[in-house]
Amino acid sequence: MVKPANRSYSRYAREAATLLGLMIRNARVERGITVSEIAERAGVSRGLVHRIERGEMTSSIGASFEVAAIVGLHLFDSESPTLTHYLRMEQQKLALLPRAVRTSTTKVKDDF
Amino acid sequence: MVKPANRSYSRYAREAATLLGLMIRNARVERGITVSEIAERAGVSRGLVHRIERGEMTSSIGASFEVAAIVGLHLFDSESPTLTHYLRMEQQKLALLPRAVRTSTTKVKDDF
DNA sequence: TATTCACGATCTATTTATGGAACATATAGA
DNA sequence: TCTATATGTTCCATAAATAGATCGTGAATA
Repeated sequence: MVKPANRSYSRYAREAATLLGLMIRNARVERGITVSEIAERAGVSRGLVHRIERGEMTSSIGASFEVAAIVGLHLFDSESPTLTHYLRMEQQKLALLPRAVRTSTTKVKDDF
Repeated sequence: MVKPANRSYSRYAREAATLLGLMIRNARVERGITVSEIAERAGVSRGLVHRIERGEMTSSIGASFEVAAIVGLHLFDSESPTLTHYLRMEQQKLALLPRAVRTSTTKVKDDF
């Protein structure tokens, strides 16, 4: 039996979703695009676009980022040299590290 | 009857999810935290954390942002003065605008 | 080598998100 | 006012995400 969930989220996570939704809505309104048009282009329902703009935690990353792209919001864009560079760096860093960093694992405590 | 989905995503959306996952994984490894520990703290399963780090499009915004917060990743943080300011600005801008901007709606074409 | 631990992947039952329809409200213009 | 359009909301069937278990692999240490 699967636990009935009833999730709770940190303030950060909620704020991040709220802000992403606001940015999307703002970009959409500024461009004069309707929710329906966004939904059609993204291949999702009007209700889902609405929930994404409200910053609800249940919408999928895929739908949210797709909608963000359609309204012209480029948070992690490949057009951004900084982020593209960062992406390469991230991949390299992970490639260099062993899959599990055993030594540090036991040392780290709840210091964040 | 609901359409069987079979979604496709834009390159931007896929890259954004991939980068977010990489950033999460990198932050986690740097801090020497295990996937299991992240999962426990976020209240999600180990498999879901794994999928989030892989940048799969199906994971929820809530779970992804929660995991990001736990590994210390602050993309849209309230600690970030810029983003906090932006958040306020977004809310004000939307408050000023009417719910639907009829005039511009009909003018805008697929010019982006 | 044997052991331990973390990661990665797959499968199934169940929870959950989503689509689609319906209805209400608001805005702008005829 | 009447009409048309956009947004916001609710409900329900179902498609999809998730939890949990299981198994395998690799890496580090004894």
